[in-house]
Amino acid sequence: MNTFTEENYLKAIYHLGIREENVGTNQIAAALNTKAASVTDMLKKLADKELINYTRYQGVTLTSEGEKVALSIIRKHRLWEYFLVEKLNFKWDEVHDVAEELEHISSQELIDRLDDFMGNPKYDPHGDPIPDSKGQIRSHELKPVSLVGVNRSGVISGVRDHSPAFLQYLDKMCLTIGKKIKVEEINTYDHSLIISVEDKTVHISREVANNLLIAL
Amino acid sequence: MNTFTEENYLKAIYHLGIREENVGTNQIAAALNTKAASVTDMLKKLADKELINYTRYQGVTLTSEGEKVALSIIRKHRLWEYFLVEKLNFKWDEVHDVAEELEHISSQELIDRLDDFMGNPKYDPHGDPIPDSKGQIRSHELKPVSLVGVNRSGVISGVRDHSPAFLQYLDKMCLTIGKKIKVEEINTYDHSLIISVEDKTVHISREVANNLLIAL
DNA sequence: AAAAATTTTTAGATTAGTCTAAATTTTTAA
DNA sequence: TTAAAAATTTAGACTAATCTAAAAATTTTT
Repeated sequence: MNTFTEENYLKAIYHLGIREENVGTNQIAAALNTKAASVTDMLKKLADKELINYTRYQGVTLTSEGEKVALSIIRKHRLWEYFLVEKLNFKWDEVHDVAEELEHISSQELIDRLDDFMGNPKYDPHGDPIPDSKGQIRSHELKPVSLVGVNRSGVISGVRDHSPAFLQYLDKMCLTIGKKIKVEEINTYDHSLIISVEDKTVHISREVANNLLIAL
Repeated sequence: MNTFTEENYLKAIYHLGIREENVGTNQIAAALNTKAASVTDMLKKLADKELINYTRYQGVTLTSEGEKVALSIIRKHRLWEYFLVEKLNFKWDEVHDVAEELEHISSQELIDRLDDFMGNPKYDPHGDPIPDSKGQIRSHELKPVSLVGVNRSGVISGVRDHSPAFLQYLDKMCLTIGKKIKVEEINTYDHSLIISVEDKTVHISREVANNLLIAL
């Protein structure tokens, strides 16, 4: 088994690796709130365990074993988030920190039974896909609202920023997962948008539109 | 907050402290599968934090703060065991190790919501009382079957041995929590007993009778 | 109450994860 | 294509928790 800390490194490398091939030491340090020197030490350890491919100064990628571990942590994180929201009535902006702890509970049996108990959900409360027990993960073809044109509509299906501040803002604007929206107007000066949700019309900044994902 | 390890020490001291006033270093070492020298180091740390009363060579007791922490761990352990059995259909002999991990999840909010979700159970699957959110714990007036006389009857309400082997044996004999039993006969040679459960009659050893607790 | 046995503590190492500061390598830019 | 900047690694140290072996205190036995 891997330690709590090793699991966090693998998860961070997985998330950073989605956007670019080789992940750098400083990026990992920033993601984990630690220092580059500490990251280097851990990368050596993970490379010894054959969980990552690492050559000095060149950044890292996960091996398939490393990816398997990362996906199992992500599966646990997202299933626990679903549990917290759907069964214990937490709000979507309150679950992240608790799930960060729960994701390290090791029992595979536990997580599979939890999955069944909840009816095998496919997406977590933020719209992120939940890997299945074999580590298969659906790829989500979502677009930021900022990139769809005027008069196009779609269903809110995910967020890029998971911070409580952003999620609370979305709640206040009624921009929650599952809502159908339509882009009514795009301001050419500051790229802010006017969109309609149900029968309301709301004004959102470019930054918000960048972090709000819809399925067309 | 306290570390995972500190919490385990406090819990062990609490459990050992039920039977005798001052708990010794070796007893703690045995309970935690560690060495006496390691225990001494930790006792100094816990004493510095004012979680235990400790004088060299004299053993320890919990301070009221230490007891509060221990009871909160025990509350979490027992609520998670209840969840695993009642919601996820684990058997009573399968839940201990998973609960040992879950009990260290720190969120108070989580555990209180879990408690409400399950309808505020009073006893865990082994019949042990669950402390409430203020740390109040019911004291259980139970007797081992070995100490009740012939022809007395009562309801199985707890166990002294929580090992999977013992619990599986009880399952096989239908001696589970809530069953009403009656002591029919006591063998004066080896102190084994014949007891009736529902409409069956079963023969149990003195050792089993010692570890099976009933409410009269 | 002294000797023997047991329990507990101290001393000194070890491992995992972290840090700062200095050195090295790679990348960028003049 | 060399100098400057940025990224990364190494060196050396620290903390938490553990260990073994030896020393000290306590308890038991005679």
